[in-house]
Amino acid sequence: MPTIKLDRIDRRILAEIQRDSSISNLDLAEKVGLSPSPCARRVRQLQEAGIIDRQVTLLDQEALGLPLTIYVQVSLTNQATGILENFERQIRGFDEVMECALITGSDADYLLKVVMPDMAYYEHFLLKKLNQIDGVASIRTSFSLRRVVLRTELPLGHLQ
Amino acid sequence: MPTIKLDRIDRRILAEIQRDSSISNLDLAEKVGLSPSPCARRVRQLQEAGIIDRQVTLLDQEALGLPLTIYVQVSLTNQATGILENFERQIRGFDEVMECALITGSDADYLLKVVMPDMAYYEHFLLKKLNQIDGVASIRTSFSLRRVVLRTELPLGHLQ
DNA sequence: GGTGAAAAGCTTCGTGT
DNA sequence: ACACGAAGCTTTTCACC
Repeated sequence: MPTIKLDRIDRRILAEIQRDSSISNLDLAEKVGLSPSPCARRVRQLQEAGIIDRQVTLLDQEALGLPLTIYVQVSLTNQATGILENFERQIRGFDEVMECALITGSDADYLLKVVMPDMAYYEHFLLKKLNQIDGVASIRTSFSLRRVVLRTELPLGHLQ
Repeated sequence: MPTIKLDRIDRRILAEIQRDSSISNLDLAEKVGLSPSPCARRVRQLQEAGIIDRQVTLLDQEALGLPLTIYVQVSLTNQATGILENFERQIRGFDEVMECALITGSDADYLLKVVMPDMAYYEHFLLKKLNQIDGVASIRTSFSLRRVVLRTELPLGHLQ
């Protein structure tokens, strides 16, 4: 993955397409003060450099009938490689798990973020899915009462 | 926000554009087995119903020089409205905070996900930013050792 | 990096089933 | 509610300055 130098214009391009990927190259060029050709060239280079990953559509969690978000801290009985690998494979197969990270600095091994339609599903998820995985020792759940921030835009200030 | 009924085709449309929003209406129509006109109409209706939120570009965290992800549990001295409101306003102003939720079921009040370039920034963030907020009583940090799952696609299985 | 032209592709109608 | 087809527009992509 080649590291390319990002100047002020690159950062403005990234800021804009992070916020709205439906913008046309024509409009993007105008916004960043460039003509369309070099603007398109920069975007292509940012893709080739691996800085631009992909374009997605974000749906509305509540409108889709998924009002509940929980954060789950999972501890395993031990950190044997097989236990970890199996746990992670199972987790990857649960599409309600939006995020999962192996963490340190806590007594838990993994932190998960999970979305769900209702409390009945919550019980099902914990008992029939999470707890069925081999090596799961303890589960601690925190319910999200209110989402204060949820961003997909990475900060760019550190590049200046 | 009107609730509309989602049939099989709507779900296939949502699944596809969640994965890749750069697809044209022509290709999308073919994928879901529709001609372009009704496909475009459905997408428009999904937008008007508030189910489709927006289109964004996802950047690569590591390529951008932000290899560190931490999860922070913050406890406040009390839950007075002013303390909460001020905390949330400050947090919203930190663009390295990717996620923040008011939570229950834990001894902490808030859970944050924060990305950063290095350990020096970590110290800066904790001491000069988080700890400066009025009413912050304690901070517990967990470092992400490995990202196992990170999705923006919401599950659709519960709609069937 | 800017400009302009050409070509390709897409979306949006109207019409018919 | 969907399919088809044509019209009109936007966008991308060159070659050249």
